[in-house]
Amino acid sequence: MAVPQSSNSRQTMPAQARRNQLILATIKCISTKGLSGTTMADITTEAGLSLGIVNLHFKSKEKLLIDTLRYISDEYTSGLDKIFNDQSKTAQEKIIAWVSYDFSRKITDRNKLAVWFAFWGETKSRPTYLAICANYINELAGNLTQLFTLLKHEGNYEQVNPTLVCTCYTAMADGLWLDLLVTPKGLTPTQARGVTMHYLATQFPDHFTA
Amino acid sequence: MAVPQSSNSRQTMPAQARRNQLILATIKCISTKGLSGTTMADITTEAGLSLGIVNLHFKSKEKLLIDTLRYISDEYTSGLDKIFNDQSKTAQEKIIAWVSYDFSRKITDRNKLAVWFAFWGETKSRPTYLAICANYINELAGNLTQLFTLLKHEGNYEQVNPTLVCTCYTAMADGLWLDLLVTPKGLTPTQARGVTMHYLATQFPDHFTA
DNA sequence: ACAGTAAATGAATGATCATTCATTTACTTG
DNA sequence: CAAGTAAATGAATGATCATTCATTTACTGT
Repeated sequence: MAVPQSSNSRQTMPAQARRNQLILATIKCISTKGLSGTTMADITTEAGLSLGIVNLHFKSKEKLLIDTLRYISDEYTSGLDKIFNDQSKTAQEKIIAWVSYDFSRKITDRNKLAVWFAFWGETKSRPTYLAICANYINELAGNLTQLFTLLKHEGNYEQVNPTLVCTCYTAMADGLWLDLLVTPKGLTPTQARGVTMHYLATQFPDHFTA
Repeated sequence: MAVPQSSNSRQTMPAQARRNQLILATIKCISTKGLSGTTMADITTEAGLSLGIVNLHFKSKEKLLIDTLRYISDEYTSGLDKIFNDQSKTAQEKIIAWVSYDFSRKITDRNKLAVWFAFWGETKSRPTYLAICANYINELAGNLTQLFTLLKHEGNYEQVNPTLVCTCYTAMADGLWLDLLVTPKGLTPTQARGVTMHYLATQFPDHFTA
């Protein structure tokens, strides 16, 4: 990791910065070695630090993993919250910004996608992982449904079911992220974004184009 | 696992039957303990057999895991191939059968879904896992696209893009499966099927209803 | 019924890995 | 600058786990 190296052989940093550094190293390791293949030695080597550092800043490996999930989860949620609460945007603009965000470089980074799906794959056996995401999942679904409801009334789309559209969009995004992760030679993020816009255009033809 | 217990304390079975028994035990273990949490002892205990049995029938744990992925992958593919090659069905009927199959009990079994996503989560770091699925993924996408193309011409749906519809449907199915796995209290399989039918109805309104 | 073969067992082995903690190094404050 | 505190190190420890293989048990054919 790119840490400014001082002339001293041993570095000292405020605890919070070290924690972030270790979380970033963990993301990289999970991406390249898998969740089950990532060892403490891998993480600390990736971070350029000593073996004992993880138990100093996190109490255990498990806690580091949980904080890593929380990190990418918070990052994702806060980006969408910013869009949702932006007073200067119309509902239509917010939806477009939401979709663009979902398929932006920051979110479709394969290292982060690998972390997401590594944790989803363990969710059934580790309820803790799900608990971290459960709240934000419901909040985001509520917000997106609200935007679709607004657009429905603005555009007199009598037949549109906002809850259904939200479910459908969310599932599609999840599936497209999986696709971006496992077959990077297939769709590009921009094309994936196009797929979802194609769907939204079927629901709100006066507001979106495929 | 429910194995008919003979009066003898020690059982003997043809190799192929034992292999299947061990694969089923592996599916159960991955579902309840996660991929990283599943040990040889877990698997053999679940199967009611001794510790050494895995290395007798598979050469290693890794080979057992790979054969487990191949097992559920083959099971899924063969079901869809049967539908696709059924001469008695029209394109419309095949698509309906395809969707029904995707959200049938057999496929939405949470134990199997857990195995799917456990492996997807490790795909980036273990190319072997992807290699097992790569062939069938392309074949199925080709078949489904073909069905959409047939329906497009049958129904004079000038504006429909079959490749896009296939991508969109596939992503949606993946996302809905993830949903069925992680939030079983949310959508039911039947509701998930309804979501995809809603989408197909936007593309082929004369053939499908939401 | 006996010999020969295939299947199954599980204690022992050795490798891997998370965690600990005594020691060292760097920063801070008065 | 000296004493005290916080951060960092990495060798040692002990637990976990996949794999091995000598032994036991069951099946098959003659």
